[in-house]
Amino acid sequence: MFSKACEYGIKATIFIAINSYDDRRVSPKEISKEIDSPPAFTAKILQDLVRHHIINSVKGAYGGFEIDKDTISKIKLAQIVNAIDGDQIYKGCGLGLQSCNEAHPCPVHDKFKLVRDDLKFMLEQTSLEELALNITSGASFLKI
Amino acid sequence: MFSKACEYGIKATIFIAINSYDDRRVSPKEISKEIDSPPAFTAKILQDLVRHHIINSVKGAYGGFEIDKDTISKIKLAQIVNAIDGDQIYKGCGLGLQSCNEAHPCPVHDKFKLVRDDLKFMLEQTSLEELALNITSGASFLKI
DNA sequence: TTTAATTAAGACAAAATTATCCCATATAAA
DNA sequence: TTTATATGGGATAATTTTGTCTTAATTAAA
Repeated sequence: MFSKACEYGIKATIFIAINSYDDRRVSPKEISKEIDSPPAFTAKILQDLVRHHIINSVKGAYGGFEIDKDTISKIKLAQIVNAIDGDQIYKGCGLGLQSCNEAHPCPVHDKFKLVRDDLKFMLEQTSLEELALNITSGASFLKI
Repeated sequence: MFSKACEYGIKATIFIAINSYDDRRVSPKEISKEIDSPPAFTAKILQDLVRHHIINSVKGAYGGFEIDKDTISKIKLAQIVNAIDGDQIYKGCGLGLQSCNEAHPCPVHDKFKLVRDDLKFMLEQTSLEELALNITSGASFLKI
C-alpha cells in the first residue's frame, strides 16, 4: 500500500510526537531502534519530513527531532503520506491511467472510487495526536 | 496501490476476456498495443497469469492467449491481484508490521481495517466478466 | 573559543522492479 | 515433413527504491 519510506515516516513521526509531549528531542538512532528501521535511511526520511514542515530539527548538542506540541493535533496522516509518497495512492486511478475520471473511467473506476474515497477520508481525518495517544495508552504498538 | 505489473496484468486479462467472448486469441503485441504497456514485459506477466491458471496460452500458429468463456464470470479481481502482487495489500498491516492484529495492533490498525476490508470485499466481489462487459458496452476504457 | 554532539547533504551500494532481447520449444497448416 | 507463427524461458539492462557511509555544517556547553 505505502512505500517502506512512508511506513517508516509514519512510525517515526508518531514516535517523535510522543516524545515531544514530554519535551524530549529524539535522534534518528533512537527512532530507528524504536520503530525497527535502518538508521541512515530513516535519517533521510526525517530530512524529508523537515523540508515538508511536518517535524522540526534542532542541530548540535542536545538537538534532535521534535514537533510543536500545538501542531500535533493539527497534523493529519494525509500530510505525512503526501510528503513521502505523494497523493496518487488516494487520488489517482487504480489502474494508473493518467486521465481516468467520471466521464472517461477505467474498468475499475466505480468499484475503486469507494475504496479510494474511504482511504482519502481516513487519511485526512486521522490526526497524529490520536495515533500518538493510542501508543501512550498502550492500545497500540510501533513494532513487532 | 498496485504494482505496474499488476496494473498491466489486470488490463491484459480484461482485454483477453473481451476477445475470448468472440473466440479470438490475442498476442502480447496486440495486448500491449491495446493497453499501452511494454510488450516484452507484458509477455512475462502473461506467463505468470498462465502459471496461475487465470488465462490459457496456445502455442504455435493461430495461437495466443485466451480464457475459457465459462470461467470469465468466475474469475475475481482478487485472483489476478493475488497472482501478481500477492495478498499483502488487502490482508497485510498498513504499516508493514508482521504480527499486527486485533490483540497487538499498529497505530493505524483500526482506521485501516475499514479501508482494507472494503478493498478486500471489492476485489473478491468484482468479476472479470463485469469489467469486460463495461468495456464492450463503452462504459469504460483501457487506455489514455 | 574549543569541544562534543548532532543534523544536513552528497556520493555510493544493494536490492527490487520494470523492461528488453534472444533463442528454444511447440504447433497448425501447407 | 517443412515452414511460418506463437509462447516459454533465460540472460541482461535500466530504473527506482531501499539502504550505507563519509564529511560538512551547526550549536550548546564547558
